[in-house]
This record gives sequence, structure tokens and C-alpha cells, in this order.
Amino acid sequence: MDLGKNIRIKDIAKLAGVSVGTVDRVIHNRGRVSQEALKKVTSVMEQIDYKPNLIARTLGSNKNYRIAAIIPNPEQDPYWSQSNKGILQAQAEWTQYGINIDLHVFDLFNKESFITTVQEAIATKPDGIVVAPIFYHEALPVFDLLKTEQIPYVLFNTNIPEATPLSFIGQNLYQSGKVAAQLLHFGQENPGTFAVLHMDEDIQDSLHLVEKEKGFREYFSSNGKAKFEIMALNLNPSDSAFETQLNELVNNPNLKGIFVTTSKGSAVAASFLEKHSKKHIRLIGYDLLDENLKYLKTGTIDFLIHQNPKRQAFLGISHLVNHLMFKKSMPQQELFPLEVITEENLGSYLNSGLH
Amino acid sequence: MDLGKNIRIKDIAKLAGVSVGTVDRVIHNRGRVSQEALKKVTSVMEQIDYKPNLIARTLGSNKNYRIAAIIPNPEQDPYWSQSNKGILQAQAEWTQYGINIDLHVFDLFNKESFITTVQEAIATKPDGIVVAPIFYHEALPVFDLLKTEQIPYVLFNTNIPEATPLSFIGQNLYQSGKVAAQLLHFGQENPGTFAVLHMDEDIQDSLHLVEKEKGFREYFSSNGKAKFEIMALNLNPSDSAFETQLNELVNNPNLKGIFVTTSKGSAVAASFLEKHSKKHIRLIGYDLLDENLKYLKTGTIDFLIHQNPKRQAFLGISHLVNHLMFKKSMPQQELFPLEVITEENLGSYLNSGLH
DNA sequence: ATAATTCATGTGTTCGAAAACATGTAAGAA
DNA sequence: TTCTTACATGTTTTCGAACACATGAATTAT
Repeated sequence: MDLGKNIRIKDIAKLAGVSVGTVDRVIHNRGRVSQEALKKVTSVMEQIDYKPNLIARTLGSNKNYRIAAIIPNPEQDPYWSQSNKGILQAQAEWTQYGINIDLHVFDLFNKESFITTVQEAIATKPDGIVVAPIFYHEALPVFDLLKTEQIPYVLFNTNIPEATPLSFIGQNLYQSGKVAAQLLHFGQENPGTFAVLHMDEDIQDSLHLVEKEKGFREYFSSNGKAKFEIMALNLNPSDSAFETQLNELVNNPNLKGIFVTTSKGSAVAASFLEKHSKKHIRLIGYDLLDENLKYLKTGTIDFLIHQNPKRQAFLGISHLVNHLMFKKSMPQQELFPLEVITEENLGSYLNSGLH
Repeated sequence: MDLGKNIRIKDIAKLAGVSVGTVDRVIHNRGRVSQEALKKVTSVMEQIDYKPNLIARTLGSNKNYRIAAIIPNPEQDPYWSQSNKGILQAQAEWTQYGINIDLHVFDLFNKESFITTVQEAIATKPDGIVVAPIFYHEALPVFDLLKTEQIPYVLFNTNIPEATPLSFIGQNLYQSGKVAAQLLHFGQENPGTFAVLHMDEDIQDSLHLVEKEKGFREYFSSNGKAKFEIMALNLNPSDSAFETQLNELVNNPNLKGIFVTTSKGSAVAASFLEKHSKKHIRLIGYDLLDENLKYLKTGTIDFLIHQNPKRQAFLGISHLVNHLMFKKSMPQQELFPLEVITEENLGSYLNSGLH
């Protein structure tokens, strides 16, 4: 197998009794090859397990690729600011290989803005697009456009299976709800109430939240957990009744734990728990936002589930690069592990690179 | 900055008014360059932020590298079998780039075998070595040999700072002990006992175990945890008293939880808990061995801390490749996150790739 | 003074694949 | 027949850096 040199196109040509040009045409389906020659080459190719030298291939086809990255405005939300960091990191990593990444941001609370931003991105005729399509329904038509334009695209954060992307990078949200449930339930002997808290300006990415709640409820619907009551609340921080509702919740004497489904929400819930000295009520949320970490360290937040937005964005771009530049095939879906963050293992996550 | 083309050696040569050969000599410190020329080139290089095209560089210096990977015999222990998988994966990934990986295994329970295996590996004059030096003291002399032989090496699993490797891949074991403690303690109101269980044929990698215990104890020595008693036990499965000791432990009415510091041990402990119907006693161990997963799924093991041996080995080799082939500088130390595995998030870890 | 040596510097080839380019041959049109 | 046109096939250049080699000048030895 690995006896000496690797097989080169030249070798295949010699074995098949044709020129390198013909082999090249066969490999890339460029046509202009006789049946006869094609048969000879393919038969040699099947015998020998030809693996193109990706280094040489990349150098030879000295292309520069432009990738458009589309995310919500990072300034509107710390979660998306993390995604942005992942994009910047990808830029730093790939720029020397002739990859240019153009960032296009849209308004987190404006569906219309999403569509126009994607259209703008397409108009620049990029070689590939990486996008976090948080507006599910609105996204569908633009993917048709991408398909007719023949632009390969990778989704992250939110999956849209109908869009049949090159690849999706994200998490199993349903399962993450189950993880949250398990952690809230862990070691709880006595009956009580658990609350699912959807806290959001808007219910734009409501699909996310619904999935999480489903998983959460599913966990408690299984054997021997009937003694626990599950309640779900939709709270809008800019709503006038917001404080009252939250106060009422944390003062519920039966309340054993809260599962906050949005990344920003857990810090808000934590502040209420601290204010009412209800730190014994368990709290679990999402993501390593600075605010969240503060409460994780004081013990008010017990666990955070890490969605790793930075890495999602980074990997999304890397997948696209591997597809465009190295012609590598990618897993059609890459679901990140559901990382459980505690006060004690937090440091190990903050210090570790991406890799 | 990124206006159009990247700077090539040719461009630097033109700007400095010399030939590409001279620039090449400057870049690689090959000498044979006049003070004058050197000054011109370096000044240009400082102005322009030259980033060599790694693709072209790799193709140009058409070297084949041989890397020796040294680990305990995978057949002796499922943990090291995982490491082996990481090595195989690295092989699959890098073989097309002209990287050859030779596996050298030693006897997990034989220090002498470790030394001779390393010496054998060195005798093959590899371009780099990746090694899991589980025998701390025995390892020290062989690293002197590696230094005099000028062979770069990467450590994983066990760190030996005195060896000043190119890079170390592993985990903060002390901190992992704290994580274990936190999880056992989580939600525990009443006083009780927690046991640290070192279960091993030999105490070869005792340093590991000591570190973990230290962290565990440290956690409980902090504010308000005086009501918990910590006990530590060294148990040898091949010892005649083994069963008795373990039976005694699990029947201790004060026992709230067990922290098993070895990867194989937690399944053994779990089997005893199940036998005595003591599943309510919390159990936490290390690593995703098949046996462990079985008990994680039945709920006897509550948490596993994932040391990710597969990924450690894979990354160790990748670091070396980046150093040898791409001349990239590597972080001198890469500590993996302390991943907490539960029944519910296990699947997401098993399905996810390495990357 | 001439050959030998040293050393700065420039030129050319190589890596393997991609892609532009050149040649050759057969079928159809004028 | 001769000129296109189409298409199979072979040859050459290119990518950017590494490295072997060639050149030419200054120094040293004889």
C-alpha cells in the first residue's frame, strides 16, 4: 500500500497509456474523452486507489474564494457577538489561503432585514455562503434563490432541512431540553414544580424554544416523574407585567427549578432569585455570556448548556472552505455535543482553543 | 491590506532589489547573504507583513515525515484503545500529506518496557515523536536522549514539565477532581461521607490519581462543607481483600457518593452498587468506556468526566504535523475542557466528530 | 601572476495538479 | 476536393516556495 511514492496523475496516465490531460479530463468530468480512453483510465483508477495531492491541487488551481457570512447584528446580542468572533477567527485562519470572508449582518428583530441582507449577499456573487437563518419561514424562499444561483451554502445555529444545505452545524435542541431537565431533576426526592422560561423581546426564533421545551417535558413524562409539575412561561422583558410575573414565579413555594431557554434570560432570572434570596431554587440556562458567568460563579445559576456559537460559526466556514478549496466531502450535519458547564469546569472551557 | 494579491517571495525580491534566492536565504537563515542585502530584505519584510503560502511551501519542500506514536498496549485497556483510535484517525487524515505514523506500544504495567519502547522508537530516527509518558520518573532520562537527538516531541495524557516538550495535550486533573466534588455535592443538604476510590492493578500513574484527589478534597475544604467527611481508598481488584473492602464501603450508611479516579474503576463500583441496591449513592467516574456507558444508562453512574483520549492522541499528532510540515507554532500546552457527561447528553458526544 | 578557494548572488528545476494551449483526426458543408 | 467544425488527445505553463546549481567577484594560496 504505502510502498514508496504516492500515485500521481502522471502515473495513472502512463498505466492507462494516455496523457495527463486525458486523465485530468476524466477526473473532472470535463468531457472530450473517448469511450475507450475513459474506460482505460477509470479501470486504472479503480485498481489503484488514487488520492489526489490536495496540497498540489490547491496550489494548482490558484483560486481566490469569497465567502459571505450572514448573522444577526453582533451588537444587538452577546450571543451573536460570539458567533462573530468565530467568523473573525476563521478569517484569520483562512486568509492566507486566499479565502476572503465578507460579513453581512441583519437586524435581529426584523425579518425583512434578514431577507434583504441575504439578497445583498447573493448579489455580490460569493463562492459560498454561511448563514444563521434564524427566521425559519422567511428563509425558505431565499434558499431557492441560492439553489438557482448554484451557490453552495452552510447553515448554522438553526437548521432548515427543506433547504438541503451542504451542511448544518448546530445542536440537538430537543435533546438539550432533556439534559436541562435531567440536571434540574438530579437528586430531587420530593414533589415540586419546574418552570420553563422563554424570555425574549420577540419570539422570532421561537422554534428553538419550542424544541427545548419539548425535550424538557419529554424527560419528565417518563417513568416515576409524575410528582413533578411542569409549567411554561413566555415573558417579555419590555412588557409592563414582566417584573410582576417573574416575582410571582420565584415566590412560588413549590418551585424547585427554572430552565431558561434563551441565552440572555438566565442572567435576568438569576438576578430575581438573588434579590429574593431564593438561591436554592435551581437555575439552568444557555451559553457563556459574561452576565451568565457572573451568576454561575455566585452559584445562582447551577448549570449552563454551552451552544458554542463561536465554534459553530468557525466550523461552518471551515466546512465551506473544505468543500470549495479542498473538494472534501463534509458530513451533511454536525451536531455539537451538549456541553454542561459548571462553576468548576468553566475555566477549562474558557481557556481551551477551538480545534 | 488585502488589496488583491498576496505578497510572494518574488515581490519581496523585487522590492528589495535582490533575487528570490537571496530572499529565500534570508527567510531560512541559510547564510551566504551580505550585510547590505540582509538589511534591505529584512526591512522590506518588516514593512510588508509577509505570510508564506503554506500550501506552496509544503509542496515545494516535498518531504515525507515519519512520526512515532508511543502509547501503552491498547489491548490491555479500553482507555488506551481509544487513544489508539485517535492515532488511526490522525493517520487517515495525514497520510495523503506524506505523513507516516508508526505505532509503538509498551506494556501498561512494565516501566522497563516503556523505556525500551521509547528507545526503539528513537532508533528508527523519526522526525517527531508523540508519547503518553505514563511513567513519570522513568520517562525523564529518555527525554534527555530525545533532546540530544534533536527529535521534537509532543506529550499527551501525562505532563512532564521538566521534559519541556514542544507541546502538551491533556487535562487539568486537579480541577477535574473539583468538578467531581461539585457534582457529588450538588444539592446535598445533609451531612454524610464521600469516598474517593483509587482502583488499580498497579499505582503506576498514581500521580494522576493523587492530583484528582487533591482537587476533590480542596473543593470540600472550602466554606460551609465541614459537615461532609472525605475518605480515600486504594483498592486493587486482584487483591484478595478487594471484594470485602468494596462491600464494606457501599454498605456504609453515611455514604453519599463515590468518586472513582480511574476509568475502568467506575464500572466495577457501579456493579457493586447495583448488587446491593444502592443506586441512590451517587457515583462519578471517568471516560466513555463501554462498561461505563452501560451503567450511565441505567443511572447507577451519575456523571462521567470525559478525558477524551481519542482526541488527545489525534491532536498531539496534529500539533506535531503542524510543527514539522507547516512550521506553525503551537500552544505550549493545550488543556482540554472538563466535559461532564450525563445519560442525556451522552449521545451528542458519541455522534460528534473530532475536528 | 595564476590557480584555488570562498562567498554573495542569480538562475533553473522541482513538487503535483490545474488549466490554457496546441495538435491531430474524422465528419459534414461548400 | 477543400474548408469548416467538432472533438479527442497531447504539450506546456502556471501556482509559490524550496533547493540544487551556475556565475562571478573578491581573497587567499602557490
